[in-house]
Amino acid sequence: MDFKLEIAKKISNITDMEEAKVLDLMEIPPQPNMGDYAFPCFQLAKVMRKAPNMIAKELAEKVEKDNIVEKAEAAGGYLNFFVNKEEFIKQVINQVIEQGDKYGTSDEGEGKTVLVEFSSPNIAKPFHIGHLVNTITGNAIEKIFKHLGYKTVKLNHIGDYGTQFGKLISAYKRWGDDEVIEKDPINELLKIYVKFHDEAEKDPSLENEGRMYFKQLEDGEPEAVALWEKFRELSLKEFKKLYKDFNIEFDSYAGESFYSDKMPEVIEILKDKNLLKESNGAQIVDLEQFNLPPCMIIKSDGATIYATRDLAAAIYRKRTYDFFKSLYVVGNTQALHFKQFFSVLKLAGFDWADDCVHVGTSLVKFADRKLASRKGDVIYAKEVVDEAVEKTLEIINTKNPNLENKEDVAKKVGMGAIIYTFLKNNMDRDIIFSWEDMLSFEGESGPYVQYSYVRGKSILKKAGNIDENPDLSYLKTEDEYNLVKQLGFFKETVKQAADRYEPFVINRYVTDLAKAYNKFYNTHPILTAEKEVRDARLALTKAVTNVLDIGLNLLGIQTPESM
RNA sequence: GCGCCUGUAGCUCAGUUGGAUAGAGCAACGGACUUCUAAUCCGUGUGCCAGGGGUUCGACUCCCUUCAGGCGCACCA
Repeated sequence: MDFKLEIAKKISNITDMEEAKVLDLMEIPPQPNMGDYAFPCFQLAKVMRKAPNMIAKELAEKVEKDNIVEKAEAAGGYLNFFVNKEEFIKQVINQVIEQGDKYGTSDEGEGKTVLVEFSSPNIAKPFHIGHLVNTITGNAIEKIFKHLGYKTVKLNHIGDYGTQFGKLISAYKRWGDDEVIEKDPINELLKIYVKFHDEAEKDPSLENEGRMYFKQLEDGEPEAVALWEKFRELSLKEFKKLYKDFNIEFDSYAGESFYSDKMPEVIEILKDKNLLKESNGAQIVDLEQFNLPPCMIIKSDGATIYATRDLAAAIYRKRTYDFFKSLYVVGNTQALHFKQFFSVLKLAGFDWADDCVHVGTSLVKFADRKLASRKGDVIYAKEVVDEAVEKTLEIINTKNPNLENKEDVAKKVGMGAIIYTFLKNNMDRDIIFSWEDMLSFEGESGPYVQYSYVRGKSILKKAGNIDENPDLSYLKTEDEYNLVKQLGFFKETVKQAADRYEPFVINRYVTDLAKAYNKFYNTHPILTAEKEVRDARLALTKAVTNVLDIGLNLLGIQTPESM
């Protein structure tokens, strides 16, 4: 039973306002002593032609009292509701425990598919911190939608196409050393690629050679294709190591090259609709009616460009998956490109263009460029992971040296710290990278929430068998009630995170829940309390650890059993 | 020049989509471990919500404008 909904019904019954509208207006009072739910009467004032505080008073009298609403009280223009706490506590905890890891799920996504494109690194280029932020964000968004019942598909749109690969083939044929490449593929490939650029400055004919190999690649020359496949495989192997660390698996690695043969159709469609226009030798789609710069489709040299590939990919995906929504988790800096490309889809008559959403992720910046990296001037994902895990191991060795599976725990906690930091704030804001923030394991942090979970788990373990049907009326303190209230918010939190495409909403929620539990934990004994109280508190603890576990997992943060 | 984003406590950021006295963490200081894991908890302060107009019962929130910072503006992705 949903208390908020029940109260909305009651209000709707005694006013002319629809239930949905009431629900929308309802809020939580700023102070707990003011009540559990509040209904502002200001909007009714216009219709009823009465002062809001008068209306609140009248409604307070009329509201039906029962085992849900204990008291309704007017406070200025607000009508405040006090629910039957005992009943509320019972409902919430039982629901959490019964539903287990399904708690907070919904059927809103039933039968609907949501595509999530994220990560999308480039072949033979290092995976840097920007990719990491993007990967972590996309992963969380996918999990959130999945929890709401959507079928989700994780797409890794690998950057594996373009003249750069012709250059790489050329570089490889000149300076490639398989033995060295096997050891550290991405860095070595990057090295020879950079060398190619340096040499090309001295000898411009190299550029032609690069273009030639790309042409061979496009024409399907076996040798060029074989090399390209080799680079792709080596790179993917590296990327997958990192994905494994973060427990991420993609459903598709179809990259740019996959769509290379699907572009002629796009061009046909645009031609048919009379959308292509010649401009300075290039073919563009004019977007003036959207107040946007034109979108380039074919370059003046006849080659296609990324917008063309994105169009081909979108059409292919609609056909293949018949998506309800197609999310592009890509950096904020590319906002314009997505506006343009979605607009072209719309002009081409694809009404599902509105179901395509660019979820713009934060730009990572450095307060002091020199301190950006411990080694160089960019930060690689691996570097961040290694630092975080190492720092965690140090802490474990001082705080809990006898811990089992130290390495495993250090990994979960270190990664947790990274994920938490990247999903801490809304994505319109840039992330100012600092090692201090990243490696701070106190206060609002991943380890803080994991620690709260571990403490709860530890108690449950010590308790052994717990009463399946405890008398929850023994949960009488304010700390306990606040904790239960927090548990009750979970469902709308997940919904909100999905509606806003913002994982940080979940992040704040688990933090608040952990805070409430820590407060409770520090002031009230559990195992040593008298039997009835102990049983009730164990049930509460079980519910809290369950929701912390779900919430953290939605973010991609794993939960150790001890730390 | 145009477009988008940001501006809230010393720092990093929330602020339930227009509601009640604007909140957290960090940093500083003080307190709580022979007691369920102190990676914890409790206590002590701070605000021209960038500035100026407007909209209305009511604005950190919406509109206009100024200032400051960031990102982006076709042959890279």
